[in-house]
Amino acid sequence: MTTTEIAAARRREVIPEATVARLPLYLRALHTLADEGTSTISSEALAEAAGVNSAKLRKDLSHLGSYGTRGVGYDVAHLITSISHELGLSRRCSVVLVGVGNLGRALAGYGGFASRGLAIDALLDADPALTGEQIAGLTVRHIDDLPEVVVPGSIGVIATPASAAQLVCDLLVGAGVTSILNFAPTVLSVPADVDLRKVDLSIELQILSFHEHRKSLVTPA
Amino acid sequence: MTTTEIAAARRREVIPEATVARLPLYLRALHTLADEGTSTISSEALAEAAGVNSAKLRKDLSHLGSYGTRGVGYDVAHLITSISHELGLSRRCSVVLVGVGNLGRALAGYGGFASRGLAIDALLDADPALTGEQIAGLTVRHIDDLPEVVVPGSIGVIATPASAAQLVCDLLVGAGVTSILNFAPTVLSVPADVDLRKVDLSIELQILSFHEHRKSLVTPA
DNA sequence: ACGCGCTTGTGAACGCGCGCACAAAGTCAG
DNA sequence: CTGACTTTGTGCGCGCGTTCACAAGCGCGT
Repeated sequence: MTTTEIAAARRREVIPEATVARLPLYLRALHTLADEGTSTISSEALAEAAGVNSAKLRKDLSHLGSYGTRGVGYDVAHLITSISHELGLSRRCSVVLVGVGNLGRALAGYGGFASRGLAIDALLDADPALTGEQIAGLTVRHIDDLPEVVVPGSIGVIATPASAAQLVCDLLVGAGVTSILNFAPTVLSVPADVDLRKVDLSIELQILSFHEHRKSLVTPA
Repeated sequence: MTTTEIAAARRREVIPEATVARLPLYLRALHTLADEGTSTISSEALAEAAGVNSAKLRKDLSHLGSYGTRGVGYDVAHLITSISHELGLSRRCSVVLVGVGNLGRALAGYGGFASRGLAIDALLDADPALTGEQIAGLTVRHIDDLPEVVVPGSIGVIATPASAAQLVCDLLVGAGVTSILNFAPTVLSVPADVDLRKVDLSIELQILSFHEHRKSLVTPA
C-alpha cells in the first residue's frame, strides 16, 4: 500500500462528531501557540490551552492520523496543517452571507473566519438601500444576485430576522447550496440532502439563567 | 412564595444538562404557537415544531413536573409558564453586556432576549467615545462603572475582542458575577465557583466546512 | 355508563463518548 | 550501548443520553 493510499484510507476513517466539534478549538489554540513561537507541544499543555482533557485530546488527534512523537509531543505547524486539511480549510471555501444587519456585520468582520481560510465571499441583503455599501472589504449585493455568487460547495450563512429566514433558506437551497448555517431563531425545513446547522445566541444565556436561578434556590437570600 | 419555590425545586429531581439545553428551544416554539393562537398541542406536533424527537420531548417535559393530559396533549400557556419559571426567566434577570462592537449591538437588539425575560440591563465599553451613546434603548456606560451596574445574580456577557476578554472577565468576577457568557474566541480562566459558558461563532461554520469537504471526497468532481 | 381511540409517561436496551490507567515507543544523558 | 525518563496511543469500564415500544390514563361519542 502506497503512502497516498494510506492517507486516503485515513481520510475515509469515520471521525466522531464530538471530535469534529473540538477540532476548531484545537486549531485556535494552535494558532495562538504558533504566534507565540512555540514549535512543539505536549498533549497535556495543548489540552490545557484548549480547555479539555488530555486523554480526550490525544484520542481526537489519533483519529486524523497525525502522529505525535512519544517523549516529545506534537509539532505545532504540522498539526495546524493536518487539522486545517481535515476541516477542509486548506483549499479556499466559499461562504455566502445573507443579512447585513448588526449580526451580519459582526460575522463579516469576525477575525476568526479569515485567519482560518473561511473568508466570506459575498454579502447579500434584501434591502436595496444597503446595496453597494462596503463592509469588511466586500460590496453588499442584492439578494436577487444570489444565484450568481453561489458556486458548487458554497456554504450559506443566514443572519436575517427570523421572519425572512425560511425564504432565504429556500433561495439558498434553490441555488444549489447544500450546507447552511442559521443564526435566525427559527426552525428551518430543508431537503434531506442539505446539511443544516443552527446557532441561537440566546440559548446559552438561558442556560446560564437556569443555573443562576438554581443557585439562588439552594442558597436563598 | 420563595419557600414554595424552594420546596418545589427540592421535590423535583435533577434536570439533565441535555434537557436544560433544549428547554429554550421548546420555549421558542411554544411562543410561536401561542402567537398563532394555539392553546393545546401534542408532543408529536411540538417536537416537529422544535425539531426534535417526540419521545425525547416527553421525557424532557416530564422532568419539570408539568403534566400534559393524556389523549389531549399539553396546554401551551401552562407549558410556557412552567419552562420560563424553570429557566429563571419569570423574575427579571439582570444581564450586563460588555463590548459594544457589531456583535454587542446585535446582541443588544436581539429580539429573543427581551421577549423571554432576559432583557439586557447595562451596556459597557472601554472606548470613551462610545460612552453616552444610545443603543436599543440603553445608554452605553464606561467599563469603569461596572461595579455600579452589577447586582447579585447578574449575568455577564463578554462581546469584546479576544485580546480584552480575560481582562473584562476578571473585572466581572471581581465585581461578584458568577455566571459569564463569552463570545470572544479565547479560553478564559475563572475561579471554580464561576459558571462560564462560551459561544464561538466560527465553530459551527468550520464543522459545516468539514462535512462539505467530506462530500467532495466521497463524490469527487 | 362504557368502551374506543388518542396521547402521555416511562421501563429497558442500546450506543456513544469520556476518562483512567498502562503499555509501547521514542529521547537523552553518560 | 544502555538505562532511565518522558509522552503518546489505546483498551476498558462506566455513565449519560437517546430511542423504541407499550402500558396507563383521559376525553369523547354513543
